[in-house]
Amino acid sequence: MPATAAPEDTPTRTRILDVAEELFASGGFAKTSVRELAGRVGLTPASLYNHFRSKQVLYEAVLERGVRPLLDLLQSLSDMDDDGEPEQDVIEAVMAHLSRHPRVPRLVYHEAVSGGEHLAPLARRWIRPLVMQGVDAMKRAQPSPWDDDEAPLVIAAWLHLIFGYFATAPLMEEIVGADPLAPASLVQQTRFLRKLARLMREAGHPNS
Amino acid sequence: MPATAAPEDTPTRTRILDVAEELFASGGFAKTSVRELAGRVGLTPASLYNHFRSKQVLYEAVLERGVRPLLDLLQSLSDMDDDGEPEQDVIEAVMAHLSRHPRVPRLVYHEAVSGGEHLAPLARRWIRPLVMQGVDAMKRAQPSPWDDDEAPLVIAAWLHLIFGYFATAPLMEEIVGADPLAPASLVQQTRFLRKLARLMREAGHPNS
Amino acid sequence: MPATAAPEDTPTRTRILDVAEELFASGGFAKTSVRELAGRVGLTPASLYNHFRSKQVLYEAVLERGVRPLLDLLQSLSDMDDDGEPEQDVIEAVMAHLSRHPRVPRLVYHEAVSGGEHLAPLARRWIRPLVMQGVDAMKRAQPSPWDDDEAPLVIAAWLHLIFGYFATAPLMEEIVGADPLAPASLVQQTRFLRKLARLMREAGHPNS
Amino acid sequence: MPATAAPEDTPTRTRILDVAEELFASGGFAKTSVRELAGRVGLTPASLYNHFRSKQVLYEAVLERGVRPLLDLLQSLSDMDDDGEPEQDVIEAVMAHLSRHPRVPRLVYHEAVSGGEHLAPLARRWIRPLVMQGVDAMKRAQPSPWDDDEAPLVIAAWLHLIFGYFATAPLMEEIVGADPLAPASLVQQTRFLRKLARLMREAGHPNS
DNA sequence: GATGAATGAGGATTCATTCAT
DNA sequence: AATGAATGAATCCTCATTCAT
Repeated sequence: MPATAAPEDTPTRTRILDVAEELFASGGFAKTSVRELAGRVGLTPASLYNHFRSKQVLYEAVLERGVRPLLDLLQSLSDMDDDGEPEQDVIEAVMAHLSRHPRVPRLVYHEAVSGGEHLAPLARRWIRPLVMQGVDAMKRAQPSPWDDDEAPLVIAAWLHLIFGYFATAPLMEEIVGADPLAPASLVQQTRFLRKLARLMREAGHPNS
Repeated sequence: MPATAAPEDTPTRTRILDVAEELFASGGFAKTSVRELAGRVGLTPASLYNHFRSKQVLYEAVLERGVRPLLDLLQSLSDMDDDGEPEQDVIEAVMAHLSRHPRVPRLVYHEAVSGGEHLAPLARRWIRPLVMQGVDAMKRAQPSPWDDDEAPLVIAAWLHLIFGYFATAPLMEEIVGADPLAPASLVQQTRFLRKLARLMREAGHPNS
Repeated sequence: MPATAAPEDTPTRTRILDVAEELFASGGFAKTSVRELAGRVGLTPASLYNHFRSKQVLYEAVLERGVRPLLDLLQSLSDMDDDGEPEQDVIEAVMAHLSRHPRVPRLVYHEAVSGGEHLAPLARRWIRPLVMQGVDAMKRAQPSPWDDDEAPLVIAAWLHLIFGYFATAPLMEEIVGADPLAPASLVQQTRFLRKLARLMREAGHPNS
Repeated sequence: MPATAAPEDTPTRTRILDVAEELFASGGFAKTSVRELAGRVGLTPASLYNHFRSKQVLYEAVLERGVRPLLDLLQSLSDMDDDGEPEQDVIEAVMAHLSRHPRVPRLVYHEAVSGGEHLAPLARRWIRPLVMQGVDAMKRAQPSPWDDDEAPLVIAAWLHLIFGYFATAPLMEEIVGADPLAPASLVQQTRFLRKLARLMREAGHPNS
């Protein structure tokens, strides 16, 4: 007797989620039309509604599917040792994960910039714990050039550095001419961030 | 010499631009409706078209009006001395400017994340020169812990740090509970960035 | 002789008819959706089509099932004596029957008011004979304050009085505050109608 | 300076209301489609929305425009004398009015039978006062064959007789073959109702 | 400079229905 | 007998835009 597997893995449903992730990441919620979405999946709009009750629900499913694994990843990392330079491992792992799911930061940034209706849950359920956890880790790390009340700023800065890199990839490609999501670029950026992390840890205590 | 006053300074036109900036910054191009925009200005949609030929043209005007002064500011800064720690002055000046125009980064990020139709001109005419200029300045700065081919990454990182701070203000407010655009927060963030800048300049040459 | 049981008595079919009667009586044909109907029965819309070929056919079945017994009742009453005050018995019997099937007049009125596609058969096959029969009975009744050419008006009036009472029950409940379909209300209305019937029979011959 | 005349009298608005009244009377709210409605007016659906914010609002406007004058009429009648046989005048006046607006009762009955969302306001604001007023008048009328607690039933009966006549006109036409709204039919029905009214007033006190 | 009215195109969603399983 | 998935047509309504006044 098969387990009552959640109805969430049928191939059509997955294809819809894939296409929706792409479109929502590109244009955000408002710019994405159900017609085009369904068309790209190879369905009628009406058929799409057999799988998701509304555009909103589909959007939430895309967000959930994209953000959840990242959260799990960070959770598992934090369960490991804090010794040495844990931020190096976090950078490495997060960059590797996002390299495989480069649309997630764009999804998040659409909401983050808009202040849309999904921002609040997104922030509270997913991003806040992530930030809190980072702040805690930072406060445990000694020695550090940062005061305790600077910890949130440092964490936010890392968020901007990492998510911003992926989210603004379209802009950066236009400027630099190279695809920021190409393997070479990603390797370079990862190396850069690790260097920056070491630098931020080992520096003396400068005053502003 | 005649005043270069294009017909661009009538009060109504300015009010339209103000409201449009607010709405476009909040929701991006697609989510912003001409109806609501006109309504908030106190006009009929029809009347709005007496001032701007189309929603597109209005959007471009908003973008131009928002980004141009920032570019001018950076230009003027780069015309000044490069001696000492010029990045401290740049940070100070840019943060001060954006504090007074906090919607500009959001406008830019909507485009940056979407990869919309306005991205290319935005990137080429406004942001690329800005980045190039920063890269040049960096390469002139000696000593520095950064190799020349890391210079673009450093500049991009600063862009993420500064623009990201303003652009994701809605998200950060939701997470931290404090308004990132409040004067106190801005002072703190400026101090943090200056500290980070000094740290990035003075550090030794770590290897990854 | 074999039971005339068409395949029309399966429990599921009956449940569908019950729910459909309720919904069609409430909202008429147009407002009733197959989805909701099926949902209330505990079926998928697709499953419903295993029992009825279409929404139309289901509607007709509901109408037939509702109106036929009423017609049979009146037929059986007319087969009985015409002596005395037969209208008293008719009122009593019809009110009793409709008290048990209060949705039938609403079904009929939806069609009667709309002038929909089902009106013609409904009128010709079911209601016309009913009226004709009433007119005949009236003309046989002597003495009466009504001229022969007024007979159709009298019959129509009774139709309005009886069917209207049930059909407009939702309205009347809203106005009077009491449920017209509650036993007490029904008893009172029946008494009233019988009184009115006697009055209409025994009165002198007033002129307009 | 012209009075700020309500925007309710523009010709297009009136034409929309006319067509809407016809369609809503025929098929009720659900069966009436905005497309067809607009088409019959000679407009695009989009244009229709320049005059009414929604189908609902249009429906309410139709209802209001139809029912209000009837209420005013009854009010003015009740302000006149109660002497003699006032019900004769009421019947005459109401029949005359409805003869010119025969769609109003159908509109009302669609709601009355459905128990739709508009029923409550319709009942409370318009029909209840009408019934109350009738009941009061009846109680003042002496002598009468009706007890005081039968008054509401009598009033309701008259409502069924008059409104039912107009509302079920499509059905009756199908049955009798003559148009109940034709002048001759209307005269005959009015005479019949007046006769019935006199009969109901002058009769002795029968017991059920 | 402002607006009421009009519109074609498109928005998301629901409709009744079919069909392979 | 039941259903998940598919669909063409239709639902109400909003979109940005135009134009005569």
